[in-house]
Amino acid sequence: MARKTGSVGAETARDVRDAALQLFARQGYAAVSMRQIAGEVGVQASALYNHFPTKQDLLASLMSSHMVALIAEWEQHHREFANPAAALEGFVRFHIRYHAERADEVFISYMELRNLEGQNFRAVEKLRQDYERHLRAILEEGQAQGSFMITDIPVTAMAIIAMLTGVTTWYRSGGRLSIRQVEEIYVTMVLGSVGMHRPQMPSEHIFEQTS
Amino acid sequence: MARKTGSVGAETARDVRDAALQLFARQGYAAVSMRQIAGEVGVQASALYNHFPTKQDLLASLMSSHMVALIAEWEQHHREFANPAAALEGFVRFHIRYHAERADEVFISYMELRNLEGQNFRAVEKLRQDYERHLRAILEEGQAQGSFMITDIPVTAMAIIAMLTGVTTWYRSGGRLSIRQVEEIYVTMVLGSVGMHRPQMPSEHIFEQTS
DNA sequence: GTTATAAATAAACAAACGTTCATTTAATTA
DNA sequence: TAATTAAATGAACGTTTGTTTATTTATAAC
Repeated sequence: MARKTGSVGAETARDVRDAALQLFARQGYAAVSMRQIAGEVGVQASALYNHFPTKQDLLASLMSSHMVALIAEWEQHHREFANPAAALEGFVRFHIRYHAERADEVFISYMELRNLEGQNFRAVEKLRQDYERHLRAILEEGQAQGSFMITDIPVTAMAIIAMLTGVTTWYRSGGRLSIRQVEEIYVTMVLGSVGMHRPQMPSEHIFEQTS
Repeated sequence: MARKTGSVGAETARDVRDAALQLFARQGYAAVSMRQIAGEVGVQASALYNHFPTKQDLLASLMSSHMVALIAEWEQHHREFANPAAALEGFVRFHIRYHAERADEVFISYMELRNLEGQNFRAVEKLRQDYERHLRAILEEGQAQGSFMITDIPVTAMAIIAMLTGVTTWYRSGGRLSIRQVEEIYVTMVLGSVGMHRPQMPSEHIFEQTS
């Protein structure tokens, strides 16, 4: 056997990325073999090298294209907000929703940074900082306007992102809470953590919302 | 060559644990070989099997003894507090300080859960839930007394722990902030996130404290 | 319709993996 | 001091690893 009928390079490449994404997320980069990925795609391991030069490049490609997409998506949203509190609320909702929809990408970008070598590491690390900078900008503006009370902006930004990203470790769609309810909980907590108190809804109200 | 002069089993076992801890934390369980651990200890790979039956057991031992120690340490502290707000503040300070002192253990217990098999996984997972339950108890009491305003206690507990544990990813002793300053920032944020506002110190005050 | 290119296979590579085994030597016990 | 046990070595085990190479076949281009 050789080339399969109906095989298109771009499609196989996509299948490889999808399979690698799932496997890396579930087992970790180092624990997944090229043969395992190939098996998932329905192809021999050597065929992967028509699409990605090395396993390392495959990981780097997954991580950086996730970060690029995340940032691009936020940059589309982030001009809509009237004031820093609304912007922070928007950021929280965006982050939670986006991350819940792409749990695998997020998990990998969080866990596998240390498996990136040299140049690949620096590129992805820079993207992470770019994303964090967007949150810092909101915090700075709210602080300057007097609506937030923040002790240390860089630390606060990291703390908020850690808190929000943690959602991916336990949230499962179809579970006890809808994404909407989760957003609501975190918006209240995050605004409170920067010293802004919104009128708290009674919990029955929240729990009756549709997702 | 064979047995080395002056070699004591308990000491080698400790060295193996220490070396494995560092390596697992830096590179991840799956990416570390038994030969690498042995090399760090100054011994052949086969000698490791005098102390741990398998690589998997070595990981499980590291993780569960960390969790046991963490819980035991908290249980020593947790009766001292006059009210839920003080208890929550105490929890935040304890968690940050303990985790900053044992960044490697914490990192492993967070990242390598998925590499634990069957029984080992269940045992460590139970310990994690035990720890979380301690925080939930504080939140429940504060909620019952009316001093906290929490929408969902289980989610809030997970959010707080994610936020606090995130400190290990960036805190380095000797950096811009002392542990004391970090504690202060997080206490303010966490209390705010459960609807309690403490009088905010001006930041110069905080930053003059000695570590 | 022929030629060039793209996408796959199958086999092989050396290296590294976790683990076992027989053996040797140091420390401990009788 | 002799016998036993504990702690190490070094070689070997069968697998598995990421990757390369030569080859085959389908698709695309001229």
